[in-house]
Amino acid sequence: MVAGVNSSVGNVGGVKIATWNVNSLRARADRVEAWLNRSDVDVLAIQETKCKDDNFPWELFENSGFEVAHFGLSQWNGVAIASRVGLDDVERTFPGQPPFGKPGADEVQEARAIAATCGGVRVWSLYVPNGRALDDPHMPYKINWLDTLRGHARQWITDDPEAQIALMGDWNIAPQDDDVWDIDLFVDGGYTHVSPAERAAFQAFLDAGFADLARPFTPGPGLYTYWDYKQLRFPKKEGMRIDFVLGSPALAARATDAFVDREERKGKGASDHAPVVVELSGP
DNA sequence: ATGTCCCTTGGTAAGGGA
Repeated sequence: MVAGVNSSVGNVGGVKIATWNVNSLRARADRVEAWLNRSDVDVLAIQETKCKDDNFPWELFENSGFEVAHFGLSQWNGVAIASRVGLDDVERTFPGQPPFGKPGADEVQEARAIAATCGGVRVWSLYVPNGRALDDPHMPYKINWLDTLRGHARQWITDDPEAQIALMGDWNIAPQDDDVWDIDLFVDGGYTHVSPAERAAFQAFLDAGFADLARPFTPGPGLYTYWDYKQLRFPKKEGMRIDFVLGSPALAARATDAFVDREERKGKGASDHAPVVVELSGP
């Protein structure tokens, strides 16, 4: 599906890209529209739309001058890409994307990955499986899902070292100890997001040649992208850095600035995630 | 400072997911 394009706006010579887990696009519609209209982003990768196409708020994007592509199969998950610099070659799921399955039940494909070419950048909006618990069947699903994606990602830049690729979304992994507010609590408590297997799955993307485009401009400690609704995590500054923009080598060379829009986590009706914005110079 | 919040359903409270 495609909405209107506003070619009179844009970041001259460069592109501003962002990722944001909105935790229901319908519940967040007013905030998302307001943010699109004030953030000056050219491309927004959205996770957790929590809807199907038939109740997706297409008008929101049209009103804001964005084209949008959506992949939603149920009330869970759901990913989208909005762009005002073109939206071509839309792809839903990556090749061989593992479905979730457990013994005795049918396998289920989930709406966790969508891609489009926007302003010359191959953009992926990714909602990595949560994992739920270290001993839950969703944990090997999470690792396998990431391993499969990473295999493709490495091949893409092997085949074309100049490829402009952004893998962005909610990775549901805190790669470094400073990416959570209390690493001892997480490790001693056997929490997900910080286990060696999860961190290895994330590190494999870096080893393959992708780079975290935001971290150099958003140093920790205490720099987070997500704060649980429960237990006053946001006002207590107890968050997690789990949303990332990973860039291919050619894209990483263009990153000039980045920030986490922490203001968007404030106030009534906020998502539990904040947008992560990366500015790219012209190619 | 939201001491959760969002989704759905033969619903109007309860279960599931994060």
